[in-house]
Amino acid sequence: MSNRAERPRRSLVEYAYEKIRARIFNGEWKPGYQALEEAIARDLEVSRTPVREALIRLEREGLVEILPRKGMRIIAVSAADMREVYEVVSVLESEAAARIARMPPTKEYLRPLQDAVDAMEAALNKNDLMAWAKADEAFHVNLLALCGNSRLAEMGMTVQDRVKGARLATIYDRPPPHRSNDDHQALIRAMLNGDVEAARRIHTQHKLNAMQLITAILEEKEQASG
Amino acid sequence: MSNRAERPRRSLVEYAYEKIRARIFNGEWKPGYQALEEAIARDLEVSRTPVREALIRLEREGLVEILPRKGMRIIAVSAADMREVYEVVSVLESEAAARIARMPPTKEYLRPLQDAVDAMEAALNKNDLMAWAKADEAFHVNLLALCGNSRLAEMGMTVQDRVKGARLATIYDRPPPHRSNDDHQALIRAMLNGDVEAARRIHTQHKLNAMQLITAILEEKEQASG
DNA sequence: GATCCAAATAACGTATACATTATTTTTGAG
DNA sequence: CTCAAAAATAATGTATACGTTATTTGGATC
Repeated sequence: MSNRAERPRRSLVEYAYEKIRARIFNGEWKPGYQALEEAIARDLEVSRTPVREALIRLEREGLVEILPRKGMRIIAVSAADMREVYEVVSVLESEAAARIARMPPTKEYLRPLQDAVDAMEAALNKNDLMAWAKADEAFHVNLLALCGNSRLAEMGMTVQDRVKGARLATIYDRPPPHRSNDDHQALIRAMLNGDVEAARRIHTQHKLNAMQLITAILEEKEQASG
Repeated sequence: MSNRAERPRRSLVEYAYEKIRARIFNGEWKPGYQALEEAIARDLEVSRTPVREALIRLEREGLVEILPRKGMRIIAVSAADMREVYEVVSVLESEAAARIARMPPTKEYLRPLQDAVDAMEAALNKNDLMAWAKADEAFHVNLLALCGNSRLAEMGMTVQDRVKGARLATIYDRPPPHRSNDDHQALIRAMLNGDVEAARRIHTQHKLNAMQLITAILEEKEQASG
């Protein structure tokens, strides 16, 4: 009756990888959480081998660090780290936005983005911040997915993951993101109009605003805790 | 008297990782080259374990692919791939250039870049294309290293590696890169002047030119061979 | 009670053994 | 001779065993 029985064909490495990843993103393993390879292996009911291989992948994605003899630790994102990572996300996504504007796309092509914006709007009206965060992530993931450059998209998503945890952790400390949704709508309009520079500018500024909000909160928390 | 004796403290994973990486970049293992885990392990005189762990890292860097039951294969970069990857390199490095211009830096701070440009100039005068390529790489690596954002730098370097092989492979088919050196010099000037937009523009255009030259050659070769 | 050294422990890094499964080869019927 | 099915093979994916080494513990000395 173990959970592992539910997994039919995937390799145990994939299983371990996804399981650990899920624990990080659902908050079960918070930044700073530390565990030994063997403990994780027991926990997931596999041997150390697939756990190690999964951890190597996660380490290269910047989600965990491997400490010799101390096990693995979930990476904590400081305010300073956040600034760095956000700049990378920003430059990659802004390029994606510019690429899309350059097509330029049809309304239908941008449907996933408009859907995400509508979902955000609805979530805001219901004061459901978790639903908003989910839709916001969908917007930015789709922006990358639609940009037409698969390497850019993949890299952008990997970097997004690095700040996902911190974004979720600060969501209730931020003011309701009404302004943010105006940005999204303006970005869609710029892309539809084929205005490459406006698309790039709007998105860059949008990310900059988000970054400043979040790093301010992180800095406050850093002050408070030590 | 095995080579492994020369390696004092590093782990065997690191050893395998660097050895495989070196084989890729020195051309010993060309794109398309395929080898079984066990063959590599025998070759490097280690067991399969460290080889597997090294291959996982290399796979995530986009240098090799792991084919179930077929072993590992060195990734071949098509002209289309090259366009995608170059766009990512370009956007990351252009941001680095913009960041540096924003400081703005002293002449001394940009010394490594000026040195690289001088080395390229000297190499061109001696018609030593390999020396030129080395100095060119040093220029772009240093541009990232000096930008002040370590995540941006690290990511940029990883992506550079993906096209390094193809750049080396086409070096003798390209016209002597005199124009390229003018670009480098102009970029340094723009950064010293704190002209953020000029720095970004010059570098983006520089990369675009390089990309077009190289993809044209790759396309020719693709036509010729299949 | 503090400090230093040695022994014990624990965790990892690596090697090896084993189970699983895709592929290839062989065999036999038609 | 061709084709299909079964057996053999080969390579991987995973588990386990083992040696090394950092860390911890315990004890003796000051």
